[in-house]
Amino acid sequence: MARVRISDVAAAAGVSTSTVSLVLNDRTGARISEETRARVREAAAVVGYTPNSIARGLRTQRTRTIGLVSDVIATTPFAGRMLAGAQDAAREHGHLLILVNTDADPAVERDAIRALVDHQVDAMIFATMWHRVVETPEGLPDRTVFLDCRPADGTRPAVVPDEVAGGRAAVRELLAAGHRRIAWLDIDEPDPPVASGLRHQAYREVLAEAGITPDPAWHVRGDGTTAASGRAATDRLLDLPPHRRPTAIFCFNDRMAAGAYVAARHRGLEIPADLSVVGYDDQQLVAGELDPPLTTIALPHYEMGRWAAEVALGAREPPEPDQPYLMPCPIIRRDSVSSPPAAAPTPAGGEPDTTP
Amino acid sequence: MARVRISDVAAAAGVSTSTVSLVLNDRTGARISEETRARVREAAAVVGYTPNSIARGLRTQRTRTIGLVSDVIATTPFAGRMLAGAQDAAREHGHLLILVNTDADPAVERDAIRALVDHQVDAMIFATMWHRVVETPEGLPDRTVFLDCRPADGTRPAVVPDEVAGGRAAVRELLAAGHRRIAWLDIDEPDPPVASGLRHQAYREVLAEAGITPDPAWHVRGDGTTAASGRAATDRLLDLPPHRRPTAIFCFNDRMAAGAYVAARHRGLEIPADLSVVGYDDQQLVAGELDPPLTTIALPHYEMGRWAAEVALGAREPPEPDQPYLMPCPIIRRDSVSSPPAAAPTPAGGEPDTTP
DNA sequence: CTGAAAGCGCTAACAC
DNA sequence: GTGTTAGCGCTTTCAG
Repeated sequence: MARVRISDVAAAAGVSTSTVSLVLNDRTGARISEETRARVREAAAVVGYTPNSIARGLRTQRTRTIGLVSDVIATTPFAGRMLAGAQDAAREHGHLLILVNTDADPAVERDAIRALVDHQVDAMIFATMWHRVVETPEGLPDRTVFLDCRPADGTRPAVVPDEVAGGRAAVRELLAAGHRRIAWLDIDEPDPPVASGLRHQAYREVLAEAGITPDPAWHVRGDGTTAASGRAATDRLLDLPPHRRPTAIFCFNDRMAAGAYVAARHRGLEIPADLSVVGYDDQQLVAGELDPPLTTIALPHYEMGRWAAEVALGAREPPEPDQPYLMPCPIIRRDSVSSPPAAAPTPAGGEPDTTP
Repeated sequence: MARVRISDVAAAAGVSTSTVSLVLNDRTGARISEETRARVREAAAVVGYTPNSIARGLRTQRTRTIGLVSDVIATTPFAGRMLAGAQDAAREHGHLLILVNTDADPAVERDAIRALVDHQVDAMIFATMWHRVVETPEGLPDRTVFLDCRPADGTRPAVVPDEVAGGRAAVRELLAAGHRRIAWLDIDEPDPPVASGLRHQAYREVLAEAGITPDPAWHVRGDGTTAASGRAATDRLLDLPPHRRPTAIFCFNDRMAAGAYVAARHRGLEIPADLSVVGYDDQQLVAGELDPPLTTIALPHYEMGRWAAEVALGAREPPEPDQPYLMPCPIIRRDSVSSPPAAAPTPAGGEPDTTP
């Protein structure tokens, strides 16, 4: 059974193909009698006609597709949520999403961009798995938006998580619970992700606003990919003499927070009674399954994916052309934060102190 | 800067567009002199010509795209790996992957299939997130392959995990370590996934081959989505009187295995010394992070995605047309299996017993 | 109010 | 060996 073409509909309705096209595309301007309109629609339904997008695309120069090239689409659930957001928005606007993941191979990336351009995608999204600054690749069409990364030359719309606001919310949560000695369990990489610097900045700012000068020993690091590294770093924190030992830890990610749990448990410390912990990422499998469930900051991947697709399709204006849009990272309150233990009382009174 | 067309190359090389087409598509048959070939290629490179895929698609009726419709692409890392496999295979064959996820909404699914057909995809992959049997949706092209699901009317190629072989490997691992009292921590759902029945079958068969009749009390269930449910089910197992209490558990998934760890720990039981555990799924965040790391059976999502794309593109023959291809589930050996505790010795001798 | 005709950019018969 | 021509299926002036 061959595909049914517009000429089949025309024949069935006893009109020309142009009339069919006009009717089916609801072109006002061309006044077609209500009667023929009905006849055409009926005929189209009867023969089961749907337009060939390729032919239409060739004619109109719009394909109703949007290309998404990303470095690593697999492995992490985050990627999936960005995709889902972009894909949902695309669908709502009658567009299809063409996906390429490049494994960060520049040759593959170049080919992918070219293939997508050759396929006449109406817009493009350039995504990375981790928030970072990228060189703008060659050949990207004007209608490109950057997702979870920022082009070094800020010429195109971009959306990234608002790491600073997220970090502030995390530290404030701890402060509000009464903690004064708050550690920052950072990620340790030769080329630290931009999230690290931004969250650290948030940490320092919020503590400063509370009149706290953090003890340098409170800044520890783990490799970020294993809970074990978080455990080791936490051990270093808990080895501090009592008056310097933190009562709360803000962790770069949930996996290292899981390690903090292990370290605490091995010393007979209860979370949150003896040690409060806040993570980052809201990785369901980790944060939700920890005992007690982890309070953490969520990365807004779905929302960012949506935003990118909507901007790419012109359905939403990027607020500031040169600045990346900062998507809020909501705090997810669970059960890993409480007031500090009585054994390590906070200084009396509501006034900030300046103890290092 | 407008796109460069084939006529631009033709003009630059001083030949006709057909010659350019012939050369660039390496059409043998038409004998073009080596000299003009070189001139054409040179001209194409100079003006930076790449063919417009839409125009070519209209003419050739092949778009070099493959459509992938799936119920839930997001949330789980598994989905990502299927996608990655399909996408890698597509790319290797010069094809682009067009992705739609339907959230299992039949209306969306119908629209998606139609949109993909209208876009003239060369082939289609119909994927589900969990191994299941599906009604064949309307409108799927002949070149469709089912991924991680089996059409009720087995008319098209399909690939699913070899759950039975995976289950057998899991139980054999435990048997080989010397266990005789092996529990099956099943998933409890109104409409149990096909994996449940298949793995249970494997469990019974392997035990039967070893001459073991499982105690009905060894078959427990949890909701499958939380570690807590695994913990509760394991508690029921550990509450059994010593001579009936299992020394090993085969868990439907890694998350419930994590719950088994919790249950054991709360009774002061060491894993694997006091209780051996094998999971299923090889969910990195869970299996790899548990203490000790969990021995489990991996779901071959990447490989299945690859297989589906290769079959869809005709690059690989589906072995049996009416049977789904069973993709092996490799066992991932980590540290959660050892011989049973001396306190609960296995019956002496190598002979199987038949104690219920 | 509707139909005829042109053309999107390419490939593939068929001439020359 | 290479150029001419005719569409692929659709939309869109422009006539009538």
